[in-house]
Amino acid sequence: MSAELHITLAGAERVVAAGTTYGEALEADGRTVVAARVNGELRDLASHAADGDVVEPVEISSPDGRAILRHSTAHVMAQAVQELFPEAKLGIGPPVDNGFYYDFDVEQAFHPDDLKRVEKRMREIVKQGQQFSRREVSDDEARAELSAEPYKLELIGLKGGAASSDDGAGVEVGEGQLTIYDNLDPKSGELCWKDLCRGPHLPSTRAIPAFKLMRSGGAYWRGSEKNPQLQRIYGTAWESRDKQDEYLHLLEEAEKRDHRKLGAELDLFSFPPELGSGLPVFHPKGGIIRKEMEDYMRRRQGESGYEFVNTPHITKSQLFETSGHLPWYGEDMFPPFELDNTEYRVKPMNCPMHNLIFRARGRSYRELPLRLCEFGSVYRYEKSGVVHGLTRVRGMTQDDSHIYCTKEQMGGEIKSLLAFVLSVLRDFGLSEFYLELSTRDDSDKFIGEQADWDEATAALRQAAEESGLQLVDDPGGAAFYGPKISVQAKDAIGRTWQLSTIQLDFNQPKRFGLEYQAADGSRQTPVMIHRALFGSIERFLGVLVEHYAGAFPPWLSPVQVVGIPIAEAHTPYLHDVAKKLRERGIRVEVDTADDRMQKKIRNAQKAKVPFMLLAGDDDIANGAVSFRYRSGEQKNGVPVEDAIAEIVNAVERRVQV
RNA sequence: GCCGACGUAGCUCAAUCGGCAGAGCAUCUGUCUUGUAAACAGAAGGUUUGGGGUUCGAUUCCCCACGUCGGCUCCA
Repeated sequence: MSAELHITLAGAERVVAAGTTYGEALEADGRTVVAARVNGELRDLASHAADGDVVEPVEISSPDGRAILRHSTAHVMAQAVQELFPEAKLGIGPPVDNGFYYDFDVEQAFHPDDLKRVEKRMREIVKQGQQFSRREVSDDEARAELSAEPYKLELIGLKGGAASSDDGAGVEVGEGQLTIYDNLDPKSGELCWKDLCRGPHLPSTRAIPAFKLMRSGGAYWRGSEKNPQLQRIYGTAWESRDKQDEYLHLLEEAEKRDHRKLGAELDLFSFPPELGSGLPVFHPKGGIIRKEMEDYMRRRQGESGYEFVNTPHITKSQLFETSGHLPWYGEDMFPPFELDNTEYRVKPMNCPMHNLIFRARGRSYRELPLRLCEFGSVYRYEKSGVVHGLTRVRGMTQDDSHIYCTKEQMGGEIKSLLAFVLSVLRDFGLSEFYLELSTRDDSDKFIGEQADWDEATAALRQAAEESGLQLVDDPGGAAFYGPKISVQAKDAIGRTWQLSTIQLDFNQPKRFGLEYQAADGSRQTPVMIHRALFGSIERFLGVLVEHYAGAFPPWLSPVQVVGIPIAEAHTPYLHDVAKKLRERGIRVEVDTADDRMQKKIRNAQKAKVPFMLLAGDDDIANGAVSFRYRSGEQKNGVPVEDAIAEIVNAVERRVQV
């Protein structure tokens, strides 16, 4: 070994003595710079540099730095858990978005109080400043050292083979050399704990600036329900207390926007237990929002060449045999029932019925593209553990459309469909999108000709690329019968929701024997495109509630205007103003309750009504009203006609106020 | 479906060790009404989610069902 090493540091050539660590070379403090990126690979600061290394610092606040921080915090948690619950066997503990988790096999699931104890012990470990020390081991050494950890032994057996980043196992064992990280007491050097791990890690537990345990729950070993269930603890960790508080604040903000909570508070919908899980009812105020959404959609679809159809809620089961859904999704459908010696089903989707409409008579190429649409009620037997507010229900209304076109029309049709859905979503106040292209992989769940898939995937990709939006690939994410584009929208606090999907289907046209007569007299099979705009109206309504935190733009607000008299004597005047507003199609109420004016303002404010119109002696004398907006701002003495114009204008332009 | 926590008035939440089930808001009734987030008083409201068990006695302990919440798996 030569006494000098030539390395590249931050783009500049440097000569350092042999035995220099990356930490020394980078002059890292171990707090802000917590690791090194060496020739593209992340390494511990304590690792020794080699000749020719290209070394860059990894800051704790960078994405890689945060991942290292979180992974190290996961180790601290696992150590604390094993100290408090010595029988706990280790699963895996990778960093994830905004935090980390670690899975444990324990007799008894963790109780929320247990988490407090674990967190307390973790703080002690962090304070103690244990050092993370890397050590290479052979497979056999690792097996010997970890003989009490059956799951780790399983991972060693999987090393480099089946271990994939999908189930997080890659964090523990990499491709080549196995490594164990020892946690050492900084004073005595005594071994406190150790774990099989690829690393890298922070230099010391003291470099963990902020963390918090969040929740626990069951999780299948290596992500398969066929495997035993372990207990997972989730935590979060950040480069500073401020960043952590910011994150926790975001979670609080999300909680305030929870559509289940706001739906009850604003009297929009409920889930009566008498009906059963996942079956919502819409109250009058929620009904108005739905109606506005549906009216708007009917208009837009009418303008865009869609034709409205209606189909029943139940059908002979045979229809879903024909469509091919039964073998794939039969378990997710409500069970069959028998009528007149025939088995019937409640429909989980509308497309087979639309196919029957297409097939009801001979079709000409001149009719294509044929765009059928319907607000179709469908019922799916969602498993009990997944039902969730309006976003995962058992009964819902799809704003569903099926487009039948020729192969030649497919590209143009997809492109215009994408433009259509984006334009609609923008009208609902969503403005940030990205697209996801879900394609087949080599799994055997996909059916159909590879050539069809290729052609359709290319058409989808082209339309997606032409939209100019960011496109994320999702290999293997397609439905069994065809690829799809889904539109992901960001809401007001940056969360993304999967909304519209545009999906190609080569399966059903064949299974239903759909055909049209081409110009040359030949019979051809049409291409079928599924298009759901909102996913479901229920779900989209839920998304809108969260996006707007219940404060809908005026056009969607259940009550657009509340008239508030300063005193009882001013009520008739406001009734008169309300009548004029009603004539312009505005949803207006006058609060004639026995409350004080201040209380009425409070009530309207809590109901998130966009416009409050107050009237007292001064206003009446001037033929005016006074606005109070949701912001608390006011505008006094506005002539009634101007006030009406302002409100009508805001509704018509679909703006937020 | 699986793992766990939880379920008290319409809502938010109390009720000591197993010993008379309570408050605020909302509701109803009455009194009172003048300028931008809560007038005052009274009344009513409960098979403590449902069923079973233990006990002299169950909101409280045990079992089952239903529902909600969190997590996993799934999501045409």
